[in-house]
Amino acid sequence: MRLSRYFLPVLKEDPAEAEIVSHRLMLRAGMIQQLAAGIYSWLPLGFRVLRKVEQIVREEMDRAGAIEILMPTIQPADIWRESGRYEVYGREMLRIRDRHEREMLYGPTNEENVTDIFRRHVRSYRQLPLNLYHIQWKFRDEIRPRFGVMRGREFLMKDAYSFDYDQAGARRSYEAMFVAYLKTFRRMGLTAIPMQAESGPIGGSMSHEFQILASTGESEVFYDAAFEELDLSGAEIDVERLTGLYAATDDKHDPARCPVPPERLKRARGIEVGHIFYFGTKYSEPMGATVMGPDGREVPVEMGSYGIGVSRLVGALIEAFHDDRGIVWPESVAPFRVGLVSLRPDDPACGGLADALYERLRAAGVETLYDETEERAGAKFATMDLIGLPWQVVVGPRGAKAGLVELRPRAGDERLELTPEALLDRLCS
RNA sequence: CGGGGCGUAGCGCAGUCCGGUAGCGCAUCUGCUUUGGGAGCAGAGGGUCGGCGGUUCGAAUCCGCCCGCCCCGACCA
Repeated sequence: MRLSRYFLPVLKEDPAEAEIVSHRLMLRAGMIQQLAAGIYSWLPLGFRVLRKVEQIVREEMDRAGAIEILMPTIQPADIWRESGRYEVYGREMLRIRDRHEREMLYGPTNEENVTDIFRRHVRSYRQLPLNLYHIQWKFRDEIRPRFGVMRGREFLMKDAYSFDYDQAGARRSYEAMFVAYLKTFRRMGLTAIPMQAESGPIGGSMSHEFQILASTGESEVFYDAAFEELDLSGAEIDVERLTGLYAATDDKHDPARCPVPPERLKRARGIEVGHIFYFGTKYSEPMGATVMGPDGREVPVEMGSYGIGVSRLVGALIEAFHDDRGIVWPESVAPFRVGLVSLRPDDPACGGLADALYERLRAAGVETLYDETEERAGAKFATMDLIGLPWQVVVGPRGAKAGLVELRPRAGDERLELTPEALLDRLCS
């Protein structure tokens, strides 16, 4: 992508309304634009990251055996009356009426919706286990939205729903999601700590929330150092052991009763990015989602639900990966992999070499943002640092004459002088 | 919802107390010079001062009502 043809409205100064670093940087890097309290448009750069995060989540869900669907944002109040949540949910739910005065709502979550799908189509235990998920916008009319996309009212969430014949099966489904979550966050370069959690309004008996570590995180967390050394590569992962490892937020952590020896107890700050629940028949029973068992008896299906805040993750990633100059994207979620800077597009040697490099990178399928604008060097560097692409390639008039270009990883202060061929070897591999 | 604050040009702000018809920096446009860490000079454009009503000869400024946004707290992916 040529920067001169792109839409990247970066800000030189900090916006007045942004308090935390991810919000400031997302606004400054031209990733988002606020439309109303807690409601944002995603601009090109932000949208690319959102899509990358979404895709990683999708791939790990698919790998774990979940099946993607897409449910609507608007739901009828009826199904929420069936589950009993219409009255319970409170003012966080945005209630609306259509032209026929029918009561509708903008979905804050989709348990009722998916349970309705299930009950219409699944009759037998032989069709289980089943795990359906979607990645869809939600609306929760938060009392106080804040921190940009970290706590928006409208947000993109992946929510998966498992259906099993019995509790043992439900436990396996839960554990599969548990592991998938660890892998998902790991792929984004994040350390995720699963914690025993209250189940809140979703309800249920078993629940973990996943906090990723960032120094600017909202809550203080304590956890067993073993979480940092997890090997998630193998086929066999000891879930029993993982769910048994100690982790707690500060309000639940009691030093006197902590089972982890002090030398292995880690303390950090965390941001909640995922939450998983096992809630049994809480929805299947009132809504009549039943299956026939091998014994010929009809039983309500055992369910769980599994959420990941996709849009929140974008903010959380920046909280975890930034420095005083801007964002430092991990490669897996970076909006572009390479930022190619032509310092003097008007200089024949420099401009020509940069153009040629851009074509080669493009041909090799390397996602490249090519800055061939007439800005001055300092401004170009500042923008590249701000938007945080993992690899900066600088082509200047002096180097171009000598047949050399510069490679700068965004993380760290390393600078390498390379021939164009050596550079392409490194970036295209 | 309780507490605090803000709304003036695309962005960041001054001007409001003490009424006299709007200003600074950045950005934008034109020209010249510059060109490896957010350039310099010269010129130009851009604002119903959040909205409505009131007071006044005159309101960004005083009064009333309304709207929006931010921050702290209780709640959450």
